[in-house]
Amino acid sequence: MARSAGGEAAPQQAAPGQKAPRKPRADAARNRERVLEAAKAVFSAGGPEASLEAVARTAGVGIGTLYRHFPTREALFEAVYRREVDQLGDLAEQLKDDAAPVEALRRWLRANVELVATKKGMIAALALATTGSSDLYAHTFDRLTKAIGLLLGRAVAAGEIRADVSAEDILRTLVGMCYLHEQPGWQASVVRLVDIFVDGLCRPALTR
Amino acid sequence: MARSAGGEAAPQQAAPGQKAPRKPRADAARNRERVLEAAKAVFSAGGPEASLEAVARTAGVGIGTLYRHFPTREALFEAVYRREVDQLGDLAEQLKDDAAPVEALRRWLRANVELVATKKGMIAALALATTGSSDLYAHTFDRLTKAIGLLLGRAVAAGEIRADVSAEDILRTLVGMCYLHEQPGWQASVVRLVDIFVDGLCRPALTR
DNA sequence: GATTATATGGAGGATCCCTCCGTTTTGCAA
DNA sequence: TTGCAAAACGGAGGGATCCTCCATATAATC
Repeated sequence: MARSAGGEAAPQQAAPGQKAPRKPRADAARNRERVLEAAKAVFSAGGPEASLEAVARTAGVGIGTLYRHFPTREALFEAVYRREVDQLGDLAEQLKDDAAPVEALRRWLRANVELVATKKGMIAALALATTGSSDLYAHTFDRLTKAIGLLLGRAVAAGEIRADVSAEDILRTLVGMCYLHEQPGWQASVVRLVDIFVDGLCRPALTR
Repeated sequence: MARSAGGEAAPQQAAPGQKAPRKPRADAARNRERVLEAAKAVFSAGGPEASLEAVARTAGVGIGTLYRHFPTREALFEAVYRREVDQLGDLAEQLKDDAAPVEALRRWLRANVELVATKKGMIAALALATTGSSDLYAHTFDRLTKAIGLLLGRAVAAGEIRADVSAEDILRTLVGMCYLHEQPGWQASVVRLVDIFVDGLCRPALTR
């Protein structure tokens, strides 16, 4: 399977027990990154059935290299998807410090909508990816829930948003809203819905 | 596999202006039906990437025949999907006369869950199909909404179900519930949710 | 039965999938 | 720096799939 070859600055763990593994090669990491970038572009444009050879070509890498890093098409999907999700997580981290609480949440939600919009072709691919691997699904759910929780908690703590909504509720709402991403004009509609939803969050719970 | 030959009685419209079009050939209709049946089976088992040549083989038909009836993979998906949706519509029609109002609705909803379960492989294919064609989506939404409306209206009229829920609400709920069809044990969970939901429908609206 | 529009099936060129292996690059030690 | 071996690279190639094209077969009509 796809070993997580440390893309980030290699932590350089010294395996205490046995052998000292050689430091991972630089070109390997570089090429892995290139393939991921190319895959994102190619799948976005051509949908999930796009040719893997086209991906390798775009990445400027031999087909063999692609297959060594990602033994199956699904593995490649999964890696691209994980990356995308992680970036959303990072964005939350960033917005937490940058913007006013409610505004931060609003922006993050909009970024999600945008992602669905730009990566039209990817979406179908992702559907396939999540169908295959359920810990990918778990990871996604976890990461996004935490991202929302981060922004939501801050806004609640600041008293700017009602307290009776969970991060899961918001995630589900978002996913549900985007589920209709086939019909024309959906994006404007969803952005509007998101805004309304955020506005609604700002009011205290109605009497019930 | 002896298919009952004449599906619908051919309407035989006489084009008034120009030429009298010849009656469509019987083998064409028969083969088309065979291919659809085979496609359902093959895609269910092998997912959306299954070989079209395998479909043709299963149908006992040449590959050329398959391509004439369905010029693209998507066209085939779409046809299979439409058929499935129409069958759900027909089921509603049937349940309307057969069972007690609430029970009829409950059964129809469960049939939906079952369809998602059995046709696991198909689901991904359908995601692709709906992504491609938006009038397919419209047709689906329309047909299913009407099916629910049929069963719902009867139950409401009989005073067995609260009146402040729309068919769209129910469809959305159902879709949302099935959206999680990746994790293990989802089906039991969704069936339970559906039952609870139907139970809930039977109570009058809570004070608000 | 003859005619003809229509449907059929499968050969075949192009493409894609994925494995295998000889060559090249990189990290490490001397 | 130089040398060496582990690790990564690239792409050839066998097999499978896609989809077109057309000679042949067949149903509908005369």
